[in-house]
Amino acid sequence: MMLEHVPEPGETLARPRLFNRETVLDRAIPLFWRNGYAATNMRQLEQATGVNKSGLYTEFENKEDLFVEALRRYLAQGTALELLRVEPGGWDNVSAFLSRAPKMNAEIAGCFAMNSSREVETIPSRARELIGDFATTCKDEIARNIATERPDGDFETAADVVWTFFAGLCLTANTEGPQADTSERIDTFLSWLRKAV
Amino acid sequence: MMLEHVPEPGETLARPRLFNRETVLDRAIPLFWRNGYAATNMRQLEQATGVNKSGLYTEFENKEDLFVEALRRYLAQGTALELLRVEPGGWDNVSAFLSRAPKMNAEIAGCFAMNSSREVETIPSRARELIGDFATTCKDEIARNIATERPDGDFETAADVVWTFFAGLCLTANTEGPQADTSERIDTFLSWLRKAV
DNA sequence: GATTTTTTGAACCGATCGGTTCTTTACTTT
DNA sequence: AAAGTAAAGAACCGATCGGTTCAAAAAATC
Repeated sequence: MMLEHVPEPGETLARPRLFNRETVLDRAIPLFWRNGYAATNMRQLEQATGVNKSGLYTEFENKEDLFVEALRRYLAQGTALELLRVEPGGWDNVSAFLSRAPKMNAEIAGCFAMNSSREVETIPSRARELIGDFATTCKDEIARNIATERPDGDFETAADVVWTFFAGLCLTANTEGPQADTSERIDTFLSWLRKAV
Repeated sequence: MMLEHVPEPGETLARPRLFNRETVLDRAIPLFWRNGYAATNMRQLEQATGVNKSGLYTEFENKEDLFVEALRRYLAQGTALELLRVEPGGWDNVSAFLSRAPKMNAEIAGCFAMNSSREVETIPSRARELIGDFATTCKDEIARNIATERPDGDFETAADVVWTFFAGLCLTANTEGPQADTSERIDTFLSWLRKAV
């Protein structure tokens, strides 16, 4: 059962909440992103969000729900997909996707969803579905952008390769840190892509 | 303090161990590999290894030590590096590395070390070092193999790209399962590599 | 300002966590 | 067979896990 939390003025009958659902999620995201689902506990979530457990549990069913909602919000911002949907599509979109999608957050490199995909065995099934849908949509968009440039090439397979490379950028970001320079790697990969397909 | 566990015949003074350090590690590896460090508990380790906690704790300091030793043994088998060190080096080695390294285990695709790199914030620092050394050595070997084919190319950057692609194969393996067909992706990537660098 | 309603923070809960201790069992030596 | 030694299994440990309950506090309505 999910609370609606739209504090319409005049509708509140008593003490209003001090916190806001969206900012709670925005503060939970980096925590789950960095530590993963299993290694994040409620004490850390209380601390990071500034909201007491009783507050968190009135807004979210449980830790699983909080995780899924954080992931959902992260994906709903959809910066990665936005980059791929700029018109007209083409190499520039693929380039922007690889270069900027893993650098959207100033503090953490990579991608929350890709990181979470490592934890398939542990995360809630709802999260698995969100990640699966995200992957499918991204791959489709990548294929579309490649097809724009090379309608006769094997853009489906090329999209698979690009997606795999993106996954690699996200995974290696975990050990390389947020300020690592990946531009040379990405530019080289893109030059191969342009030349080959 | 690490037990040596070499049950030399005639040296044992009393009841010998029923288990063997190496097989314990071999059975712990798939567990940590699939679930990660944080999401694996001692009960699961007892069950998977067939060794009671008291046995595990005489052989290993703690859960961290067991994890590090499992990772160390996994890396010591060194199948990935073996593939890259076949003489004479060249494309075939890079191809074998990408195709076969993530498929060494029949049940689990990807790479235990790469999976663990997602958990940088949680795993023991000793494990972090092992993973870092593994990455460095692999990248060096990849570069060497590319340099064998293209001594004048930018084989360092090319090796970075290959390594990132490998990381992507390992990460996507988590959601795709062990029987997924990655050959088309890999062949395409390799054709780009050969053509470009 | 009294009443009502809801949030809040802390105390509390059983279960499980990693880890230890202790009794029982079994092997080797004499 | 008796004695000595070490492993095995289970009971046990405090701490922490995710999650709940409850009393105090605070805001809105009257």
